[in-house]
Amino acid sequence: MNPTIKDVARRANVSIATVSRILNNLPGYSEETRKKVLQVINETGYQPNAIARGLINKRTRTIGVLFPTVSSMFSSEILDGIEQFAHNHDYSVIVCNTDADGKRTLKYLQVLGEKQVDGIIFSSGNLKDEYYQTIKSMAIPLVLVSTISQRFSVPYVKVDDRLASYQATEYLIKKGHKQIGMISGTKEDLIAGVPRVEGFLQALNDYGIPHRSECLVYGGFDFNSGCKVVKELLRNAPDTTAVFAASDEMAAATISVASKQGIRVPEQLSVIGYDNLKLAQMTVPPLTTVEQPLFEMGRIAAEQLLTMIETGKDTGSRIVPHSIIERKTVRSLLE
Amino acid sequence: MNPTIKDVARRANVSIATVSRILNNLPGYSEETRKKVLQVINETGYQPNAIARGLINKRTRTIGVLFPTVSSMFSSEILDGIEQFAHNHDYSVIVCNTDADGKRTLKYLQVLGEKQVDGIIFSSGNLKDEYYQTIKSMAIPLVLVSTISQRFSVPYVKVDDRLASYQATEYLIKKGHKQIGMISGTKEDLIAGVPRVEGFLQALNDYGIPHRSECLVYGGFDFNSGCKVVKELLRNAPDTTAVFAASDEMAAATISVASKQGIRVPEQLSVIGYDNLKLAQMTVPPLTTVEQPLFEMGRIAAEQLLTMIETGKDTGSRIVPHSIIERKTVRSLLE
DNA sequence: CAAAAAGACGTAAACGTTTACTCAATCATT
DNA sequence: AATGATTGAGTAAACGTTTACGTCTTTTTG
Repeated sequence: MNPTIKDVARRANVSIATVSRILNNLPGYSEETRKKVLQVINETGYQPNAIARGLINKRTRTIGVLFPTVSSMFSSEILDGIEQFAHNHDYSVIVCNTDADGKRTLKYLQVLGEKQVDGIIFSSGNLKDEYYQTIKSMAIPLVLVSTISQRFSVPYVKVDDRLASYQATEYLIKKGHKQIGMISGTKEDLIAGVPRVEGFLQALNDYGIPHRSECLVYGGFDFNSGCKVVKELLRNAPDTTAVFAASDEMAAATISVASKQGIRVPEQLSVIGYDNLKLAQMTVPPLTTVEQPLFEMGRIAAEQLLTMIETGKDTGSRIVPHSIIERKTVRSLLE
Repeated sequence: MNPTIKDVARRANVSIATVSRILNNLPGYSEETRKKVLQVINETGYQPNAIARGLINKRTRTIGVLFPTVSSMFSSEILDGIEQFAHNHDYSVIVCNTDADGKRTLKYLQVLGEKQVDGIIFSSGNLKDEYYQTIKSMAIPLVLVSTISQRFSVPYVKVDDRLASYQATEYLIKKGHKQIGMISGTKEDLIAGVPRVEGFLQALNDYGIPHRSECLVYGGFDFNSGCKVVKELLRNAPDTTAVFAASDEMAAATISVASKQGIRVPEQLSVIGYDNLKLAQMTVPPLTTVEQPLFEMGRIAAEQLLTMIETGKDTGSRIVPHSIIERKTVRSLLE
């Protein structure tokens, strides 16, 4: 058995209270006994038991993070940011892969509650009422990343999707494109789906470009669904000169499908993506895309959460800056 | 404050022992009181406190997982497998991003120890002596995934790298290639580096193909380092007709660099990767590669770990099957 | 019908900490 | 020299469970 504070106390001829004080460097002991105790700790390899600590402090220095799919490049970059910030502040993170499944999510929330996590980060999914209610009933601080809640006031950190999407479309327009298609994520996605479509439509409208319904197709956000959907677009609107994809995976799918159909990117078809995953550098040609600072978003979300935990104050939401990363998949049609 | 077992007991007019028995469905109460207690639990929304439980049971139902970089596609797929298995068996997983930094790793191990995790999975890195010793001193079950220990007997789950590499090279040879280059991971990597190089060399040797040192270059396993290193290869051995990359990212880098240099894949240059990440489907053309069943490896590692935790028995190591996924980046040179 | 066994609980200790309270000894202050 | 502060400790309760043990009641058994 690993030694406990009692063993240390006994071997150092002091009370456990004194050992505890030394461990937490509170006042109340002489330098001499401090030396002695530290020495015993070294000899025995004593490690405090965080579980016992947690029980009495009602703090576990552990947070929970929920993702629809941990293994996506998207999620894992956010996770990286969260984990790094958390670790630098002596917090651990429990990951939860919800599979966007309500039952599973609820189960996770219950477990996180039972394990007394100090806070929860909910990422890139729809925060359903029941999720919110159970988190609220457990009185655990919550921050959203890459999503928002329409019905509840929950701090979030994300990009302005509508604006980013507007600017991506505008970018295409300013390069002289007029036949612009969009392959969107899921139609029902009120957070990452709808606003991006709105931004797209708004830009077309503002620049007086008529919108044809066959130029807007809906899929998921992943590569395979991107393939399916871009084929549809190319079939129904073969005169498209540029496509705006709602994710880098879908953009990669566009490049892939185009290549298979003998369409050259960017000579015959321009492509702009969304996210700026590492993938965006790896495509041939490298992908022009809207950057979301995913790692940074994770960092900030963790930062927000920790200050909520430690001060009890909600520091509000954060819209983080996006930008367009110009690489090689968009061709200018001007002059 | 959330209700505790005491509150439930009081409101149900029973002792906390009875409530506990009902919660853990042990015998020792009538159906009637059971109903009553369950009802009170429902009314109050009582949740058992896993921390208090952990303190007395000396089990936290939490495991720790260490990765050099969580955000790589490689790690995140393994993590996915681990997490899924763990969750299905009511375990939580704490992720740790070591950055392949010794100090950080040691810190993580200490934290995991203090938090009393029931087991640790160490992934794709070098299990240094000091790591092993600290884990051992804490008496926590340990499983390695995608790595092994040369000095200690620690169960692992991985692919046979040497063989897989041999077969990848053989595959190229059987397609008629004779000028085969390899871009390897880090030279010092005794686990994922050296064996793959050995397999490569062995295959060349067995098929009587002379090896020239400029056909073997070393980098990291990532895309950027792949770019650097493949340029070197192409410069020093311009007659190369096929390259074997030690990772899919490096293979993607090869495709990318080749394209930039006007070299067509697979017409002028064949490439085979290693890992079969999702990335492998996304390249143009889609990448032929050696599959490692990463998700499955994670699953199995978690399974091993849980049985070690629950039975105390070491179930030994697992070599999981690899295979070659034929896509479009290797051309046959035979008539 | 008495004795034994089973059933239905309650009591209290234990898990490993933190911390409020206590107390004696030393020190500074008037 | 008496008083009050300060220092350096120890004692014990508390955190929320589980569980060994005890007790009382009811049922079974020979």
